[in-house]
Amino acid sequence: MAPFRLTATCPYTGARGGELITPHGTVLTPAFAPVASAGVVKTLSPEELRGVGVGLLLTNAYHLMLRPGLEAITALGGLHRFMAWDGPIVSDSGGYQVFSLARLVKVSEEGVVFRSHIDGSRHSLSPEESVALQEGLGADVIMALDQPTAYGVGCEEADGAAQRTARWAVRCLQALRGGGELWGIVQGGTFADLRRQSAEHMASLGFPGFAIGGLCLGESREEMWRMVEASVAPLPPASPRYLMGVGSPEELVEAVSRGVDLFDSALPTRIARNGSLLTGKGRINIGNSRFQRREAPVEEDCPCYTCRTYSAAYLSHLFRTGETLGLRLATLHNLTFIMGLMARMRDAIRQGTFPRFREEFLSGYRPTDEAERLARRRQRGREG
RNA sequence: GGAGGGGUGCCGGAGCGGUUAAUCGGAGCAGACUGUAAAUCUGCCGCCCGGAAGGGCUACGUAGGUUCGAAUCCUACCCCCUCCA
Repeated sequence: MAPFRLTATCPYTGARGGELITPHGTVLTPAFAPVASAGVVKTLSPEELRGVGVGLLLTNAYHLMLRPGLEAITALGGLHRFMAWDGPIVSDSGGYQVFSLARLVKVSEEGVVFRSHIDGSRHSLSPEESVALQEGLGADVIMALDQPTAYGVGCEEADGAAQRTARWAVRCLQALRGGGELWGIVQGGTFADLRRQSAEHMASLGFPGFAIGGLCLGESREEMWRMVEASVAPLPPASPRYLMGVGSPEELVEAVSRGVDLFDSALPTRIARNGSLLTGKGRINIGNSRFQRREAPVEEDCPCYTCRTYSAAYLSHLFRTGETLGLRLATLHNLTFIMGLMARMRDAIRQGTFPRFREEFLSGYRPTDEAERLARRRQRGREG
């Protein structure tokens, strides 16, 4: 079994290049997996995903358990066949829903009891059940059930969740039937020492890969990077590191330079559906009036179908009129942007130019940051 | 010609004596979105000054009137709709 192979490292940053080898193909890292919780990247077909360079998808055990259910998927030939995606799939354990659906969830040592967000029915998800479910789906990489904590919880609560995650991790390993690829998840809230402990513990359990969870939930960027650094440090260098739920373009670059190999995030696809488009200079809201008469594409040199074919004005029009084509075109564009960014990072790492790439990208990319903008305006006001 | 009903902010449409610059939609203008309960959510949305708090001005077809006070009551006029002739 050679699930992960390091192929390049950056001497000045922590960035690495590698290959994640799965039964459904090899993924070059650093890699980004679009989120397909319900077995779809919303609005796109597998063919379109391939077309924009997607090689890996993230699905979700909790969502697929509720609909259509494991029995249905098994009867229909497994998840890959069901969703007509023949590439690698990572499946999430449902741990994130412990956080995002907290109101409907009761967590105990045994596991998690959910009230379905769809119809209120009760479902349980223990570490063992989660592993069985994910193995049953046929995902290439499956995640241990974990317990993320909301941003702002105290040390004690974060510690409790991290330790429970650790105990669940052991149970997940023991529940593994097919000897598939099961990765552990580092928790520890916003406490560096807890993060280190959690990572050390996960490393000691011998997982073939490691995820860093529970971040990007409201903490500042500085705080988040401290946590990523604390989480990464104790992990075995030869194993893949997966920063769950991240992220935005600038975050991907920052995280890669800290040694992260794999990402997933709903951000690019979700903001696309809400009319936010990623460009090399930052995000834009395509519905803004300034695009109504713009004949140029969203981004001049973008290779995506949307930019090759349509004006920004047309895309703006589709959003203003609520036409569904707009959702698809925007999603295609954003994923093209992200996949292109990952490819550029891989190239730069291999060619030894990653630090320069990082600087150039970050200096040219202006993330929309409301707080920052407000501060800037206040500053200007004071000066004026 | 007769009998009813109605004219409210960009549009639709509440309100029917004071707590109303006027509920609520839509449109418009901006913002957010990160292991997706999201094609969602939030803010602004008469004019002027202000960063804001707040202040000033103009407003419910038109013109008068009643009243301490009117989008709300009365009168006349102008428009619109329905029915009858």
